[in-house]
Amino acid sequence: MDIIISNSSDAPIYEQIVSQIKAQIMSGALAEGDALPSMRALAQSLRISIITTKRAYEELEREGFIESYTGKGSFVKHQNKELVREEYMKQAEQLLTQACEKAHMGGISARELHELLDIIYGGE
Amino acid sequence: MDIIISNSSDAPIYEQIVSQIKAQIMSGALAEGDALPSMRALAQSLRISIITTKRAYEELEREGFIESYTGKGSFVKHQNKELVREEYMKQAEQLLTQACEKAHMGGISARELHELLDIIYGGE
DNA sequence: ATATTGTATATACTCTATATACACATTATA
DNA sequence: TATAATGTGTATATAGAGTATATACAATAT
Repeated sequence: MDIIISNSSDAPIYEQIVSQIKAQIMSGALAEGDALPSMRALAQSLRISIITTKRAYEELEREGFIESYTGKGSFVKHQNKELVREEYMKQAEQLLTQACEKAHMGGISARELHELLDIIYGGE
Repeated sequence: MDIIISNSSDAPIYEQIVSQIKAQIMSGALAEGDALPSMRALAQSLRISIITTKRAYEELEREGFIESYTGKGSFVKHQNKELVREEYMKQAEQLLTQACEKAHMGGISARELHELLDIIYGGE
């Protein structure tokens, strides 16, 4: 279970956990039925409170990615990956929209944006 | 002075004011030496607290865009527009990077992103 | 029984936004 | 010219939402 908490990120800890677990489910690193680390174990390894890991798992449960059972643990549910892909698509679209707004305000052309995009998309 | 506060936006009110005034300075709608609306007048027209407009003006002052004088008002300072343009460029780049991350996670191709970008950039 | 799991309650800190009262500058007017 | 009235920015104290926490509780497995 590779999860990295960045203090420099503006995203709250519980959200960083949520998005990274989602990404691992999407990539197949976590499959249906797999057990997640216990809230305590994850909290300990990340050196954060159990309550924060619980909050992350609650969010994942609310969104239908996992299920938790008292005394047993938390497990990955069956995923409709096409739905998740569309969610990412929406998020990418929103970010692109914001980028375009800034570009307009700064007088940056569509061509410049396309060039930037190629550099960034390829360079990862 | 056209400023629009969106409740659906996740950005705080004072930041919405800051970015819109910045944009108006960049576009030339506000020129060096121009008087901004008084904190009270702006607060009244936006139906928000004076303290919030004050906070926005403080931020603009801190970033060197305006100057405020007790009893007189707030005024636009001289701007180095090239510097501001570069700031927008940086922000656009950051947003593009985030968009590319989401695209990768969702298996969205560079071609799809380029198409999206054209639609969004043109369609504003 | 004991250990491991998830859960619930009460608390603290930061950020956003506010009401209210204060201090300074300009303008109207006596 | 004095001075009251108005308009300007400023400072203090307060409230609410969001994030993160320590600690104690409840259910399950061994």
